[in-house]
Amino acid sequence: MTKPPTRIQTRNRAAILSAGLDVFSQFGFRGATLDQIADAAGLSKPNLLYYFPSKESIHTALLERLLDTWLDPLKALDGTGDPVQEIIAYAQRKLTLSRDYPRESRLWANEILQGAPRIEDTLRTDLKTLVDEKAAIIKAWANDGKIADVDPHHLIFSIWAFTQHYADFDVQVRAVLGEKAPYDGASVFLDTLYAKLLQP
Amino acid sequence: MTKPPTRIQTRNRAAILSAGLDVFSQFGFRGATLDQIADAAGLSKPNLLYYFPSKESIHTALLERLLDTWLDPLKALDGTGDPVQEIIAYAQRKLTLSRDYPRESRLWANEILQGAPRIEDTLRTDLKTLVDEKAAIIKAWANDGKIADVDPHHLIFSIWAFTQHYADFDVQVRAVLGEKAPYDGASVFLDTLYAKLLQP
DNA sequence: GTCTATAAGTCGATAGAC
DNA sequence: GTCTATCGACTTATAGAC
Repeated sequence: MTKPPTRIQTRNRAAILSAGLDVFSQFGFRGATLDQIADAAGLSKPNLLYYFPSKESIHTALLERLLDTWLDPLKALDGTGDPVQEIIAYAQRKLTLSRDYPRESRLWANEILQGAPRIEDTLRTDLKTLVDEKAAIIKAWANDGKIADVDPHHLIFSIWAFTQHYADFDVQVRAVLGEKAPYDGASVFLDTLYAKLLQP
Repeated sequence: MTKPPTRIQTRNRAAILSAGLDVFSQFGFRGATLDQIADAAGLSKPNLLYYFPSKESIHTALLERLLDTWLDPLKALDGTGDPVQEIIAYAQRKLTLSRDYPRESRLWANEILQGAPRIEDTLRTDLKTLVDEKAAIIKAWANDGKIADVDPHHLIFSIWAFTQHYADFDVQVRAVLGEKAPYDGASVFLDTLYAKLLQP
């Protein structure tokens, strides 16, 4: 029988994961240190290693938790809905995710940039399957003349690229925009971009 | 008087910069080690430090060299040319850059992801100035009715995001596409995307 | 707190090019 | 023979883990 976690365990595990997200998303796996994470979590390093047996295990826990969050917006793309609206709504969901979970976006970006050593298999299986499935839906819409005929894979890449840019390149976006807030303008632009692109 | 570099110096400095690009672009500044770089350059660590006084100095040299390469395509955007063609040509130049210099793109991405500690000032000055200047040109085109009226800053962001995605997220792109080559499809998609968006 | 590995950077000595 | 280039061994600090 596994014992239910105590309140202290629940709190500390959550603190470690949040601290790990802070540090891993900024420095990548190799650049992050347990000292930084322990510090950010308000725990001693030995205490941190009482909850997670290794640096790797914290990172893995974060990536696993992230995967669902990250794929959910695409899973929700509905083949029976209005084509243009469905795609734009997906892109807007993704932009909201970037705004509300920028650390998660950067964790993902770091992992991919470094060659995705820990999730390459998942990319080739789960992610590819999901994307191919949704790409088929988009292709069918194009064939029915409901949207313009564009390559569905590159359409999806463009949505990922554009929306995640605002989280991953946040510093650069803000440096260029100055005082102007990024996300309102991005949302309007995104609407226009895909409405015009997809118009049959 | 500074002496001209010997052939050995030229060769070794080039080897170190190339090796540094390999390692920094994959692991980020903190994740990279001098041993890795020395190994990749075919030199001993002391010998490497004979040419560059520190890890930091290699990284700085790479970023400085990169900056021009990175901004040149935007500088070439010509206010007297045909508006739609100019913008699409800029995007295509940027895509070519991603294809031919993926390590440079990832070095940049790593630096920004980590909060751009070494280039934040450059972003706020040189980059912002350049972008604002080109954004003004694009805005003027829109006011003259030569292109559709879209936010020029977000237009530029979208070009950066989409084109750099193929270098920075290379592993993910290839995992999803399988055997299909990325860049041909990306180039076609990009043409369609901006032609439709900018059509007045 | 301790242990062990690995990191960045130094030093002194020497091999090799011109 | 002198200056350039190289390297093994070392120091100090910091890393992950117990």
